[in-house]
Amino acid sequence: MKRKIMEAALAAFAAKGYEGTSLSHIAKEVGIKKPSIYAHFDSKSALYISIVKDALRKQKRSIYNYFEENKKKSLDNQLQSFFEWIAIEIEEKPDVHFIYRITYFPPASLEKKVFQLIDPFLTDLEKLLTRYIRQYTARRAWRLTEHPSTVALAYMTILDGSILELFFTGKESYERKIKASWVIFWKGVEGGSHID
Amino acid sequence: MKRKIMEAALAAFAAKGYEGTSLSHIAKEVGIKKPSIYAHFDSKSALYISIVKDALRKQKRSIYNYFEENKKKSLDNQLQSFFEWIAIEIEEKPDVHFIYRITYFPPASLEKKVFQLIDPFLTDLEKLLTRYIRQYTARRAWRLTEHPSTVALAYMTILDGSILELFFTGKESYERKIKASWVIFWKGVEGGSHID
DNA sequence: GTCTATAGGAAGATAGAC
DNA sequence: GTCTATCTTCCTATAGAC
Repeated sequence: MKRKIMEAALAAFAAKGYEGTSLSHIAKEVGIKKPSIYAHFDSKSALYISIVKDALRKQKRSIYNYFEENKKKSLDNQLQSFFEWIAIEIEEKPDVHFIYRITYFPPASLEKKVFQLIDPFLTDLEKLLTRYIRQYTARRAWRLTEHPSTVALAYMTILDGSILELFFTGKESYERKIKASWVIFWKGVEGGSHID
Repeated sequence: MKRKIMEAALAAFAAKGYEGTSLSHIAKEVGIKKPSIYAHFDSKSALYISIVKDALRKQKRSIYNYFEENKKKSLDNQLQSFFEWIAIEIEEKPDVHFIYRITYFPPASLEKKVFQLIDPFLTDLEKLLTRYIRQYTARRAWRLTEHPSTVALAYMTILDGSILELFFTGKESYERKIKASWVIFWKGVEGGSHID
């Protein structure tokens, strides 16, 4: 039951935000009465925070797994298919939508707590990507035009600037942005000197 | 008075969202009582929508002016200083914060109306930027590696992926992303064949 | 752990005096 | 146009029976 409440709450929080979501809506979605929620969580904010923790933990694992499972792909292939993979993830689960919302527009009343949870998550992601790029290029004695950390950050910027389109504007818009950004990004990273 | 209400409301909506903002808070900020708002606006949603229209109109003008006033700069100079200009804009006025919030996380109850207002705004911005890049390169018989529309869209993606950091994570984070993205973006756009 | 009942407050909105 | 007073509805949260 606790899990069902958390799943319904996450979906609602992702779509309508913290203040836009009522406990009675969540209860109705799950098929229980509102006060029953208090048997599992002390308050609305406690429910929210525990969902934040859970979503970040799960998403971190999910991304780590993706990179592990696809590490035999070429770098450009890997980075490009990640764009597709994350789009499908978003279609299937509201988790990423939720994470982006709390990253940029967290509930004002819980801003600090949320930030303390997100900050290490984002740092870890950046490190993961940097490490991946560094190991990949080192293995092949391949020099990119910029340091792996710069490449990782630029890649994440494109991802952030595109993913957000998925939530409101739609998938066509996302793919247009990815396509335009990628071709320029990759030229800038390769610098016309690929020797693979 | 109407203007003062709209200004206070925009600041509150930008920081706390539609559902997170109450009319009594806005009234207190302005120094009037809650029912007085209804002498100027029919409802909370009507107030919100008129702010959306106003903010988009003003921001469009503001960006057009910026490009007009700086059109003598070189392309890379112009695009780079826009990053700085918009960061200062955001420090001084909540308008851009507000626009990004409604673009990606509009109030669920007003989603469609808001979309109808934002969509032409974003389309216009893209056209403005595309036109600017096309005219600039044509004047100097300079060929970029990609079409102006592709360059414009990739640039906007970097902007979107970075600006959002300003709201929650902070300015250092914004500048880090801009810096990493720009160096790769510009290499990808120039393709090492600048003849200016 | 789930329910009914209810407290206690704040929200959006209206009526009507000035 | 602004106010006080008030309506109605919804919210988070608690008490207490089963």
